[in-house]
Amino acid sequence: MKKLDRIDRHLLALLQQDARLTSHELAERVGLSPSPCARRIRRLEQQRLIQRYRAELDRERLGLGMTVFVHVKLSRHQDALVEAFEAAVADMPEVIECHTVSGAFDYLLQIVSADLKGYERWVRQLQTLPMVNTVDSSFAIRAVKRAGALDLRDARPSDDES
Amino acid sequence: MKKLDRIDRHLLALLQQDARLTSHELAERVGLSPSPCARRIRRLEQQRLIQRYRAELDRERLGLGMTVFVHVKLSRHQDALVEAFEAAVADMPEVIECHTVSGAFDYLLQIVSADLKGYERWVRQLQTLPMVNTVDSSFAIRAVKRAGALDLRDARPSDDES
DNA sequence: ACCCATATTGGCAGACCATGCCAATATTTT
DNA sequence: AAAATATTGGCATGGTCTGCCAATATGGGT
Repeated sequence: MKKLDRIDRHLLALLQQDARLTSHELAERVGLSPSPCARRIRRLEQQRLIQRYRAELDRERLGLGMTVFVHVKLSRHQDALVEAFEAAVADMPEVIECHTVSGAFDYLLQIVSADLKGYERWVRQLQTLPMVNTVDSSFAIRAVKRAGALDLRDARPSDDES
Repeated sequence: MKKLDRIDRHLLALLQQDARLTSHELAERVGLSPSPCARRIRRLEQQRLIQRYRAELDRERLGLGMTVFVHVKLSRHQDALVEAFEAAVADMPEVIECHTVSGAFDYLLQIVSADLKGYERWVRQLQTLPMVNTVDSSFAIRAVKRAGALDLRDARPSDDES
């Protein structure tokens, strides 16, 4: 697999900020002509370094201004229960993000809902899962930085298949 | 401001998953013809319900597989210091997300770096800020769900200006 | 129930952008 | 230095978007 050069990194950085830039605009900014520029982008897509393109919506304007970070501990850690928990969580549309984490808790989740009522509905639903032990809610008061772009300075593609 | 109808919600949901769908493809899926479809999308953009379009990169493949959740407490909460902290954090490219939160800590941050060494560099940098009291790191072991789409069932646009 | 005002729709023409090839240039290897 | 390889830049083609039009659907008022 090829190493990323300065231009590839530049393209990724630009597309991270605005996926609607045309090949011509991108070409100007990185100092290339549109053709090789489009080609490099196609390669980045095929290498899956670019996963997908998506529209980013405004939560506040959509009336989905409530963000909650939830720490969860399970009571039993048998494989089947862990998998059931993760599958259930992945299927809940209110769950924007979920990671297993080190430390005092097993999972950290980010929940988005319209209001407290919606959040309570979700928590109730979560509590019905039998392997859930503790649920610790921390409400987001204000977003200082949201959906920041990845810092590509240290990025080096791992050699996977195509 | 107009209320969102079923088609608007459907369009937002589709574009959240794939911003590269053409007007024609979108039109088919929502049961409309391309023209009004494109028009509705333009309106959603002008209303800023669609904030922007961005390319989503693959952290693992880029060699940026380390995600850390960091709880921060400040020692002094004078306005100037709080603002200085937030400005500093917003300017750090390793910081993907930062929220003020309720509970035992003041801030919850998501950090992405290539490896532990990169993370340590960032923590050191953070510790140089004089108003920082405690820094509590929780390493992400595995992502169960990442960048989930917003659930639009309860979405109702807040009446802002255009 | 009717009619009018408004908003939305569907299709078409022109401009824009992306894709696939070509020869030409730069880079690397032997 | 010479050959092989990879990358570049430009052009023609095809697809997509944009701005208008008349036609249809929607909603309000009498």
